[in-house]
Amino acid sequence: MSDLPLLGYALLALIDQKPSSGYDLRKAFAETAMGNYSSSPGAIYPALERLEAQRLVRGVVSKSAGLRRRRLYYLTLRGKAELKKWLARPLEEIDLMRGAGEAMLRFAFMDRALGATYTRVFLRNFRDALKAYIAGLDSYLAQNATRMPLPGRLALECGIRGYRSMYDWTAYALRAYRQQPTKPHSAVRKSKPGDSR
Amino acid sequence: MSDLPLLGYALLALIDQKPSSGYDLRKAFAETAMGNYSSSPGAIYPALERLEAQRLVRGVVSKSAGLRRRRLYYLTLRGKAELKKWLARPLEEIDLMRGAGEAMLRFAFMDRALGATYTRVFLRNFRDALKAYIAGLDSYLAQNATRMPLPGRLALECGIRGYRSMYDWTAYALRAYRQQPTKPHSAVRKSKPGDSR
DNA sequence: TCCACCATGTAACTGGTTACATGATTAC
DNA sequence: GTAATCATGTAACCAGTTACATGGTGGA
Repeated sequence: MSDLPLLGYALLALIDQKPSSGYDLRKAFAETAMGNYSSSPGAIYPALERLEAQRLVRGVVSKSAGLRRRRLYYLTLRGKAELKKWLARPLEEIDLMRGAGEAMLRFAFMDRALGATYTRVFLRNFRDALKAYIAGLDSYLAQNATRMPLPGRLALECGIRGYRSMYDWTAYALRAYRQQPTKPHSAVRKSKPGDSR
Repeated sequence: MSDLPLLGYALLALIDQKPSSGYDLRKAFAETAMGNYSSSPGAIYPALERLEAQRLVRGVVSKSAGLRRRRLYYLTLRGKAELKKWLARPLEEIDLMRGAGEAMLRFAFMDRALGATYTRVFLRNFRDALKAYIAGLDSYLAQNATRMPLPGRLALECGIRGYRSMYDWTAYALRAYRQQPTKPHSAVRKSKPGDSR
């Protein structure tokens, strides 16, 4: 069973936090600062169907409280496993090459599913990968700066600065995680049908 | 005639710099630090066909120099106009919401097609848009920080830091553009058949 | 001769976009 | 009653991905 599209993992992660309907998930994308994702019904509902076809989630209609019928999705054990597998993946250089969106998404949901200790390890790996990647970009720049046109050089420098700011952020995030006591991680909590909303 | 996909504009901009074959363009994406774009033949060749169908580029086979036949693409007047229209578009907040990739792409090719003076204006607009956008993110963070889970808050802060580094970069880029004398801009130069490679 | 690279293309699949359709419930 | 919002879905379209196919050319 191969990779899911990013949206699929984002959905798994959100459903892991709380069993949700398609509408809930759309709101989550539209309202929170997770702006990156689609939130259009034409993306969410088919994606949920695909996840269900792969038995990563299961949707059950809930007619509670006089509302219109909503189909609440729950993670299956397979789904939980798939989510963890994704979160626990080693961080490759390629995860940085087109921006660190996927890495950040993983970070955002990692604590809950894998615990603070693992998250700290991830942050350190992230920091090291960024350091290496920045070094590569720097040497590319040093070798080509003179023969590059000014706007191209500046655009590259903008990218490098962006990665540098992310590198600084990893240190900041690690500090925040050190201050925060390592509480027993919540991955133990199983979401069962019944704790609706 | 509506928007092209980003890849289309990237191709127009590269072809504007130098008439190129599909292979040249693939190399440009694969080798230079423009890593963001596809470079796969299944993306480039169909995209070129679409551009040609819209009469934005014209491909002519060139059998020069004993090499295998290559189809060199040139910008048409329509293509030149479309490129400029895209480059000259006002910068909206939405151009920042999912990362500034398109804005940076425009910047990278703007000088050549619209001149240094316009590029300076663009950079100032970019700076101001970033400032406003960062202010919005900051106030969102201030209002929600306490009720956000730690990883979510940190992820948002990472994003804010990234935009801030871009803001700093605009100042840096403007300085670079001020030092550089405003030479008569190269948009005058027309690429004609004959300066092949 | 054979390999590496130049160069172009095609086909099947995938998933996301926009736009539309539908209907239930709540608040005024 | 009617407007806003909750809630789910569908269809047509579009472009990008992977994988494959093909053949020319130059150098070992």
